[in-house]
Amino acid sequence: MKLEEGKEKFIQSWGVIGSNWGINRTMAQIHALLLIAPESLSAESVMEDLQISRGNANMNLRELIDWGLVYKELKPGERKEYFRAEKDMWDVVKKIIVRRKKKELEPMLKVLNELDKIEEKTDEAEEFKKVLKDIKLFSDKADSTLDALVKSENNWFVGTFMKMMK
Amino acid sequence: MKLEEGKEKFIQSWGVIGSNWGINRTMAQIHALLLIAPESLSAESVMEDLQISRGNANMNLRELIDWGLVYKELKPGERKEYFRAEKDMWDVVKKIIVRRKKKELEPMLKVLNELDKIEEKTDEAEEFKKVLKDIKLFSDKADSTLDALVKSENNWFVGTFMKMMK
DNA sequence: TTTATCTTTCGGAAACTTTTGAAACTTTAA
DNA sequence: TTAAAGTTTCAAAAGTTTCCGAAAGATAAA
Repeated sequence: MKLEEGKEKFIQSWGVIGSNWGINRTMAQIHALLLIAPESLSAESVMEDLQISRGNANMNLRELIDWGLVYKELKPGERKEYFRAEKDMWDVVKKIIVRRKKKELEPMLKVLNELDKIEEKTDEAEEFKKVLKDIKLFSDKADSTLDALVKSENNWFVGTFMKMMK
Repeated sequence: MKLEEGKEKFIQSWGVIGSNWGINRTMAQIHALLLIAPESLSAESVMEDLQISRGNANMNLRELIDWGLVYKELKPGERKEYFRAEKDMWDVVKKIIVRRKKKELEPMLKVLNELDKIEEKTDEAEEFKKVLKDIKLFSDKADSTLDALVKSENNWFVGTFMKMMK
């Protein structure tokens, strides 16, 4: 496979994978494009490379910056803004985990905590509370595990694996 | 808070949370409804309780069965089919992990493996390959971690946590 | 200032997803 | 058989998300 072909494929696939992740396709494609770009790119180049509109490019670049996956960069003597992707994969992974946790786990914990306020003591109520408690058990554990993961060092997660592949 | 109110809220919230998880709202609501139902329910009751159409109920019940989160049940002497949710939360969590892994992780591994076939040896190609290798590192680790999790016992995951809350 | 260059916003179009409701199909038992 | 009871399918409607492109808003040099 040729390099250009590979890059093309990577960008397209990243878009598809992203949408399986609940991330919009364009955002994932821009991220892929910047990840493998040797230099930082202008909004203009992103638009051209991916054949998307100015508005779309702008919105998704901002979103990527908001996630902390992309940085704005200014070149001396130029008005134009350039964009560069964070290349430290451990950092990228952590930032994605933080986002997904916020979106997927935290609302759940919030609801479960509110539902703890049921006073009734009937069998049916106890049954219901048991379901809630079980769910809470796993959510809390997932929550703290992810927190630990995000705080930990790269090596703790990847472990010996890293050495094998480096 | 009253029991009925709590149940109502749980079902509604589960729907919202589900859609943050990329699971369709009705499917999540049916799951919630069955999780807290004292008895198994007919398609009819599900339709009435959630105010949804026959087609919608049927499709999403089938999907839940496909995920392994809900079982069909026949009552002796009755034609109607009844539906019951899997209540073992560890089992539920495992089944969801298996699904999400299939959808979110495996397509990624597939693409990365295909992209390994780039022969070029230029600096740019090496740069690209490094990005791929880094991503692969984390994906493989996540993949094997999730596999281990799914194979493991409840207690391994929840650990001492369990005892504290029981 | 004014002009040129670049960025952001926003209404509506297009694409995609979910839901409905009616019709077709299947099963059971009289 | 046939009719009653139940289940599944599917095309169209409703709802949601994403994207475009034009216009408005910034900012910096002339």
